[in-house]
Amino acid sequence: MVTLVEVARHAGVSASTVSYVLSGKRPISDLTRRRVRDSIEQLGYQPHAGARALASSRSRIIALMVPLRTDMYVPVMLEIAVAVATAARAHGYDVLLLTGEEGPAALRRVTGSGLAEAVILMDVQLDDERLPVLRAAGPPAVLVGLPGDPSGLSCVDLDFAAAGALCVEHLAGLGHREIAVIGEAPGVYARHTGFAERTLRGLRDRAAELGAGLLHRPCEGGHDAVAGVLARVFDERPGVSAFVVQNETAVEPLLALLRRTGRAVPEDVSVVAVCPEPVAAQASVPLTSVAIPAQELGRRAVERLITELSARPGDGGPEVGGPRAGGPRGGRPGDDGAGAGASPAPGVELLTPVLTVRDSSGPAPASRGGVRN
Amino acid sequence: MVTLVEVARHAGVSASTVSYVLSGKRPISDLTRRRVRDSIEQLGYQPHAGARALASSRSRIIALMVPLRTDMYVPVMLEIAVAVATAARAHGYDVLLLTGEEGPAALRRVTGSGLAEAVILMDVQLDDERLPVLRAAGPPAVLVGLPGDPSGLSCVDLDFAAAGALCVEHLAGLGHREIAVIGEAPGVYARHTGFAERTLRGLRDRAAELGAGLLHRPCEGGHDAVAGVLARVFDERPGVSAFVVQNETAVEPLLALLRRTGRAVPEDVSVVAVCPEPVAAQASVPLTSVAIPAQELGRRAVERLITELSARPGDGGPEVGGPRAGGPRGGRPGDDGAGAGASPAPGVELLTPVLTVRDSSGPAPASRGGVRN
DNA sequence: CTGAAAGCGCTAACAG
DNA sequence: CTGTTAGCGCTTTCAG
Repeated sequence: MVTLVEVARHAGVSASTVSYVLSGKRPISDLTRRRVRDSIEQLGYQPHAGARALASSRSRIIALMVPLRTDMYVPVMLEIAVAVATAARAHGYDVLLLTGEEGPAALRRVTGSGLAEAVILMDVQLDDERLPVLRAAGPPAVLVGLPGDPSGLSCVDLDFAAAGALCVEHLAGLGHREIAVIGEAPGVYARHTGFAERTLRGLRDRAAELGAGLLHRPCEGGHDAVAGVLARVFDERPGVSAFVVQNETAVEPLLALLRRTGRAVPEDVSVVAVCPEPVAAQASVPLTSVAIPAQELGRRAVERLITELSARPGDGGPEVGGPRAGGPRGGRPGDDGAGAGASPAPGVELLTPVLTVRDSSGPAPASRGGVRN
Repeated sequence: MVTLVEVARHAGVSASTVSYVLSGKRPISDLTRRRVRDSIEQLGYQPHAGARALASSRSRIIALMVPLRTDMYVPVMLEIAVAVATAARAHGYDVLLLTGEEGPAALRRVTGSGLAEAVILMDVQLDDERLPVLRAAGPPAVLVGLPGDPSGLSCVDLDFAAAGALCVEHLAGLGHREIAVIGEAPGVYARHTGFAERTLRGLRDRAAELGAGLLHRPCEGGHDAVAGVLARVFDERPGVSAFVVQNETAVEPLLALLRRTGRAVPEDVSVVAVCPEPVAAQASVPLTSVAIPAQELGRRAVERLITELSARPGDGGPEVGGPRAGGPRGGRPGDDGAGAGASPAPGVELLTPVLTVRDSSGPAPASRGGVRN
């Protein structure tokens, strides 16, 4: 293996000069720089990551914790993960993949050992057991998602409450008075997954404001489950003329079942989805939808982290973690990306949802009851 | 940060003793071990990853390269990635997430810098540009997938050729004589993705052997694309009574379209899928399918790698990579998991496909032509 | 069974 | 602008 000393020898300079050429942390004459670069090139030198981490106490690695569970939003998760990896690389960082399995212990392990400098958490629960580790002078961290109490934490997420509100507004604007919500699997709500509950709140609040009826039903994926839920919905509220779906695996079954029961979309019933663009666009009826901007979320999470990391003081010395309590790190005020209502908390960045109208939503049918069950 | 020396002091032993208690590389008296363990516990000691990597030249990190592209098999990819991470942890390794974006350079970077000891590659092309890096005394590597020339490489994959054959056998056994294949997106074949081509070969060969007609059509995902393909298929071969689908995003559209055009599944047409179990089981008609064992693939890839890694000699010294050319590393003969035909090459492990009969396949209709188009 | 000591390859003061 | 030097924290001979 080629070492920095060998490069130095080859270039006829000292080791530190090579190091400084690499880091750019002090001025180097053009001639020297050129010579060093040539030697690096010729010898095929690659700095040893471990040695670097040891000497600088910066590993240039971000840990990304993805849910082990795979009962929802799989494509979104992968897309976020890939976006995180890509964005991190653009800043010279690598990404360590952690599964939710090990829980808080994994966070302690990778940060405590200096393996990772910072962490990004996906699939955050309202009351997430990993958060205490991050709050108490923990490592720089960004959550993709919003916990119940985001104080002292950096979070990035879609404003799901606003997304829910947007769906209701759109449908109410088209004259729909009875709306049914096909939600995530019951387990998702049981776990108090933030985005699901916030969407629901947005839906309910706006429905109440606009005087529309709202019926929410969690729903397992798959055709049979959707069939059951759908039957019960129409049984309970025959007047339902619009659906909001937040469950990728329910989208096609829902459309198939509506079709099969003689309900035309959007003539008889309207459907609005909260899902990634491709799912909405490729559905058997192109769906009016609020997009889940997976790439954007991943990218922003990384960018926040990088900001925090480079904002850290000279560092290098032991006993880091001084002025950290109280406010979230790196919260740039005024950049909270808006959202519904006032900025929820410092350090929280909620992306404003966008509703795209496609073919699945239209005016509420003037008359009711002419549809067979 | 607590260091090994502090632990040693606290326990009243030397630094090397602490190290040996941790590594178990030499006998330690029970009393000493207990004392050291207590100190570690009390001080909350965590060995520094970088220092370890530097001193031992083993990072305990495996790099996993996932495709950047997201035009196929997304859930499978995530499932494999998670399985890899889980299995790696079980062996004391962490996983570094690389995207295909950087290509061969990323492999050189992470292995050349000692960041990763070994690599796992997903989404391998028949003629993959990353392979040369791995062959020439490169790092230990395992491919999930099968390239055109696997010589000198360790590979794990489903035996897609056998999977294709299995589908045809099942359908032919039910009396179907004209089979249509709804394949992956055209781009997948254009890139010469191994699994797609091997499946196709398996389908064609067995169809030829059994005297069945086979029509293959690549297909973009989504409802409209499937509709187009389907129309052309029936136009070209009105006698088609069975479909093999290898494209997750085409499954539901296909079922929806068959239904809409008055073709009952499985009474009028049979459908067999090559896809993950959940997709098959949750489809609007539970699908007879050949499973893609994502977790198993991830797990096996890691296990192979671990075997190779621990089989390495004393190591630690510079200039590794001696006896490597010729045979793939760690190929345990007789453990190639069988497959269709003779073992394809040493170092290649093809998992035997399993076909599960569900509700979507049945006897070929006795008469043809009674179906409207 | 245990210690002492020499690095692993790099960074970052400290000196010019 | 460049060189010298002292570690970073751990592993692993070499000596007992």
